[in-house]
Amino acid sequence: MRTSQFFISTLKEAPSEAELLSHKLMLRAGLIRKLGSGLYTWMPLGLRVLRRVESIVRDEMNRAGAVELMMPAVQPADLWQESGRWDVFGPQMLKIKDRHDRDFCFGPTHEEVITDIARKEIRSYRQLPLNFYQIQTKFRDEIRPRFGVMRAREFLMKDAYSFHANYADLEREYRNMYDTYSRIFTRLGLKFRAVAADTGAIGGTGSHEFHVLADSGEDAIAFSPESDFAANVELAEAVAPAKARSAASQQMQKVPTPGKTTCEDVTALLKLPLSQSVKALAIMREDTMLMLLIRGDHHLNEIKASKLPAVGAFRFATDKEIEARIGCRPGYIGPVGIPAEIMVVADRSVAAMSDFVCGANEAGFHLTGVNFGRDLPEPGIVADIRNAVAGDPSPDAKGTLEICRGIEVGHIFQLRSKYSEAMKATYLDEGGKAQLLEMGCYGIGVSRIVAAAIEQGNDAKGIIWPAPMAPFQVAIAPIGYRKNAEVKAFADQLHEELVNAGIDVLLDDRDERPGVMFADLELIGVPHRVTIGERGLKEGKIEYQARTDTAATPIELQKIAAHLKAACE
RNA sequence: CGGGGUGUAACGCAGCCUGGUAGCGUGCCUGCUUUGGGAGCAGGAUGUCGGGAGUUCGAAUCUCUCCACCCCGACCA
Repeated sequence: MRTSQFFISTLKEAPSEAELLSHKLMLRAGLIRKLGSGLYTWMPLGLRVLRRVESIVRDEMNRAGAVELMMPAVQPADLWQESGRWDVFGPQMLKIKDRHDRDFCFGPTHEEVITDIARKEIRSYRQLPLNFYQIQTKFRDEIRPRFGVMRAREFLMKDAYSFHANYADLEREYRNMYDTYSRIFTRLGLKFRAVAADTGAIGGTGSHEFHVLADSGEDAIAFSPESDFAANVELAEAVAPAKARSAASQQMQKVPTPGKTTCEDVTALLKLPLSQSVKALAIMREDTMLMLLIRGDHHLNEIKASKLPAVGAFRFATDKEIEARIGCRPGYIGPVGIPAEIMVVADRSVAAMSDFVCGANEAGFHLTGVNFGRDLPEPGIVADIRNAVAGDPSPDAKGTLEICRGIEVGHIFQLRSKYSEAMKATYLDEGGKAQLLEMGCYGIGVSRIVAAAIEQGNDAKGIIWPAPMAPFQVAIAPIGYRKNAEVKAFADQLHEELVNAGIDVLLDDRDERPGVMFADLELIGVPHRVTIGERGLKEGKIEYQARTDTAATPIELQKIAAHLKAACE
């Protein structure tokens, strides 16, 4: 490929809309252009990268025994009503109407469509197992699209759905997909980790997420370096403290803390460790107020809390509700002396505290030396309602947890019969009896992988692609292409030879100054570059420089093609 | 949705407070020179100042309104 026939559109400055490094680089390198919030055009250069990711995903899926098909992006509402998700999925689903005023949606996912295929096409256990997949555009009307294609509304996804006669077979395929995903991300050259996960809106039982590790990731992962335990912080169990509660050693005292409404401020004022304080969070379950207690240095995990039968779906109480029911404004509330009808839910770590600090339910005052059983009743419920933090014991009892950040690029689920039951998808077993299909589903964010790879590979000059993802493998930078016949001849010849060898090569025939070419080729991240100049040709040498090299290496003319072919192996 | 912010040329921005008819850098086009790390000189093109309404002799600037985009949103009890 020649730049004159291709389309390179780089920017010296990133548009101000971009915050995240990968987003800036994708815009600067001309990989993508924004059309609207969460909507992006994949420019020719970006599309080459996207296609490379896609082809590796496809290759490994095929190798794993899955079969490709393609389902419509637009789906009729009645399928979603049948599964019960038309209303559940909520505003994230883009709902549209056709000319007959019939309801449709732009598919955010395809469980309904594939289950409809399965119930119509699968009759006998002899047809099982099956794993269908597609690589297709999805639309999810995200609350807040951000970071370019990292969290776009329209994005490219590989989604696979497997069907089985029994759970054991589903487990086998789940493992197969787990291994396949590991192979895919390894082949893509990404640093990743598989973690136990919450099943979220898709539903089902077992679930793992695959995260590309990057500090900018939106997800926090808790893992134990001493074992293979890894879980999304949303899910990771925060185990109860090993030490039982100590006996009370202080009297409860009311202390003035004017203007100090946070645990940080209060403990700083009292010169106590933050972990000695308890924050009280007033929440509402419909019309009932509950109080959640979390240690001052911990964070509430809303998912865990809402999973408790006694809590359920909740919202935070408003300031007015708090004043009306507790008689004190937020900032100074606590569990001591509150009305008995307010149920107290304490985190396990709070339940193990003694002599703690909390709000006094009087503006400007907190209590110290507070103890359960003496100064207030034992909490109504003790449960795990906080996020795990670094230093917690690992739930598998092996080692201590550490926290890292990740970008979720894959997610696999055991759906079991959630959809086959709702949509009556059955097969006939050996005995001729109708049985529900066991299902699994497996997603990969193809477009997100591109952004995630850039988060992992970049420097001050631009993008550093893992070799399998690079838009071009080799770039030829001729100096004085249109002025010097020898330079042109050699560049053309090398270009042709590499093309014939099946190498994706970009010949920069723009006749730009060297600095411009180098800057562009480095920004877009071509892994291997050769520079052809009059100076080198006279000495019979060509300069080779890998994207990650700090200096060029002279290579003899006759050996350059072989050198490049070897480098691209 | 709530809170905050920004919309001026392709990109980055100034001008707005204090109203007088739009500018800088980069990029783009032409010519000449230049050619090993984002060239130099000369010339040139490009704006419904986000949209609408209002105030005014006069609005990028003041007022109202709508829109788009960006950031933050348990961490507060």
